[in-house]
Amino acid sequence: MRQTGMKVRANRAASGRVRMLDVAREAGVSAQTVSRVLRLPEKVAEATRRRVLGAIEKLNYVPDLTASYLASNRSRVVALVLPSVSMSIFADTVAGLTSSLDSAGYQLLLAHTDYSLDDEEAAIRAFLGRRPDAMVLTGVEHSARAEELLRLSGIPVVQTWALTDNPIDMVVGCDNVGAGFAMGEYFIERGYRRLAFAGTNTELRSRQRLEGFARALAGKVAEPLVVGREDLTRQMDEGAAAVDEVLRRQPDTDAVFVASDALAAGAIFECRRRGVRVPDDIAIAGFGGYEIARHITPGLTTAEVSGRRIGELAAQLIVTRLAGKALEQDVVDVGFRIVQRDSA
Amino acid sequence: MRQTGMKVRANRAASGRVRMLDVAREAGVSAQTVSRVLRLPEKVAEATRRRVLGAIEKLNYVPDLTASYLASNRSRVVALVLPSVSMSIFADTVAGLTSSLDSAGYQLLLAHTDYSLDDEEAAIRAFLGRRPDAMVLTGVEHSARAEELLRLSGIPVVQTWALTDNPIDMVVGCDNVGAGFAMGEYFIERGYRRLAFAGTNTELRSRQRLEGFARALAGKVAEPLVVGREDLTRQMDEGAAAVDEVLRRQPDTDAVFVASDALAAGAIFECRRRGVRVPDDIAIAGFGGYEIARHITPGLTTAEVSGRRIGELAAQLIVTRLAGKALEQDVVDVGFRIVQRDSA
DNA sequence: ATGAAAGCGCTAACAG
DNA sequence: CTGTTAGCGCTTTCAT
Repeated sequence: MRQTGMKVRANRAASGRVRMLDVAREAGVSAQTVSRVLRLPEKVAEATRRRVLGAIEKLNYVPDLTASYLASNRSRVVALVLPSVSMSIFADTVAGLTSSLDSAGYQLLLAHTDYSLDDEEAAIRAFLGRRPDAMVLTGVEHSARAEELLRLSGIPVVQTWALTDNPIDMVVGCDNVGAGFAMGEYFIERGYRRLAFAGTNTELRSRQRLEGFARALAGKVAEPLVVGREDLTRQMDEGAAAVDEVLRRQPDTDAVFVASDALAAGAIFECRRRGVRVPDDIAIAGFGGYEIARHITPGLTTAEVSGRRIGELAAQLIVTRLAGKALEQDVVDVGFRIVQRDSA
Repeated sequence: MRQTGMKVRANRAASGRVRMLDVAREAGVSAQTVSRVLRLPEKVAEATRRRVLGAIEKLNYVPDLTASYLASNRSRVVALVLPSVSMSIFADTVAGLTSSLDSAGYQLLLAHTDYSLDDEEAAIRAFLGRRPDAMVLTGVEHSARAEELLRLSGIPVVQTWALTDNPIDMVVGCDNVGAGFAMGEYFIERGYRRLAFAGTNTELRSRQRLEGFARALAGKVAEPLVVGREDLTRQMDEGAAAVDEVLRRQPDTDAVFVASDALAAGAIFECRRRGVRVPDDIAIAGFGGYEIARHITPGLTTAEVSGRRIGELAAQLIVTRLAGKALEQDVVDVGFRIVQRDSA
């Protein structure tokens, strides 16, 4: 029996995988000392440490963090669930998270859901199986099951890009209803009267922007025409299709609030293609503050939100919480800003 | 001693973490049977299986895949290293990878490097610590150390978006030199004589496109002016800055090949802003086939590459290899296509 | 400052 | 079809 065990070991070693014990033998110390060199180097004598580091280098040892987690119950991993990897706005959030988390020694793992709550639940479940120390989600809408799993997991959870009174744990985001409302007021102040909203049916954040938008118009002008899109893989195509639908169903529309800058850019491009002038024939405003909003002609009026700041704050909450410290607040509103350009 | 062990166990269970053994007890079976229900359900009697699944559901059990890996030596994880999460062209690759990998039961983990080889090495090292079953890299340029670690790890590695004669393991990509050459010929055929190239200094793929481009011009027209950018976080800003530099240093330039569509879009926007007509005053062509190439005015002439296909093929190579089957070829060229639009 | 023993949650191998 | 045993590579705890 022992014998068999030994043989398996020998085979493994021969197959190329270097274990902590191999490093220990090379350095003439115990595995324990190697472990200490890796985690608490100051607790090891200078000379020993140097020998161990030399052995690590020589053998190209890569510690198995999976085993490390199992023994220590800390994975040093933060999991991030994103709707899509292609949206530049989320890229800022990722950058903010990464820079703050890196310095604290955490690794960021990403999954994407293609804007499907079912896919999100699957991603969350898969992630929980990897035992991350914390999880960051996009939005505040999740399957009941996903929320339950998250709560039971006991790890810190940060929901982002929206706000809610009933967070799973912590929230860093902006007031989407408020942003929609502000954009509605903005249009009305400027005399637009025949309005439309173009967004996605599947995203709560988009629907919240509509809610605020409609509320701002209520009692002042007619209800906005609402055009909803499902597929978000080709954002500009969808934006073009949305403005097409608006123009067809309500030809006298004088302004459209589009729920994301990428869609809005697609809408502006489509208008140019068909000779519809922006903002003279139709005004267009977006949401997000993507790079393209500054570059496109006409410049895109938009409700700007700092994705970077969301990422940084989320990281900060997580690091604080994992350090066992108390939080000043569980819900952080990063705000938004209506940036006026030529499109509306 | 035993006593202590038991106490720890009890505490853990009380603290909320559900283990396989808890499920087993709830269902009145052994842990092994629970494990089988999870991995080989057809090997378990219908009634037993149902009881076990019921217990899993009831206790909200989430299997610890970390421990599973440790015991089975298979993590069911494929790691993907991307330069940036915001580039829509990589999004297609991710989508292609995900759809093929999901169905084979693999989970995709992502890291990003911000176009830094050092960051890439760090990401690879961190990933290897999580013991993925395979790894997908972007490009064929890596630190010597990173390549060595990858080779020693023994896992399947796919390099993407470029080709090389000396792959770490497998490659799925396109001929960047060839694409640059084709674009050079395209410009020359159309009578452009004063050319420029705008790309990134840090990306080998960009430099390869330049290499082919310059080769196509050699002996026919003057050498192209080369403008290099370093920072890639704000692609459109960089594209605008690049065209600005071209116009300043070589005012009579009649055509620019820009190494990526996002940069090229930024260049076109900048031209519009300053009243430079595209293509009349200056022609612009890009690389990639991003969504914006079809939408922007004028439409962007570009060397189109199917990012989706790269992802799908990479997944296919990995799945085949992990199934222990032999590969028909280790190097796959997905090709490119010059798509003519109005910008050049 | 260093080492030895025990165990983290799971699966492989074998037995029945 | 189901259970038992041993061990994956690491860290914790305790001892020296």
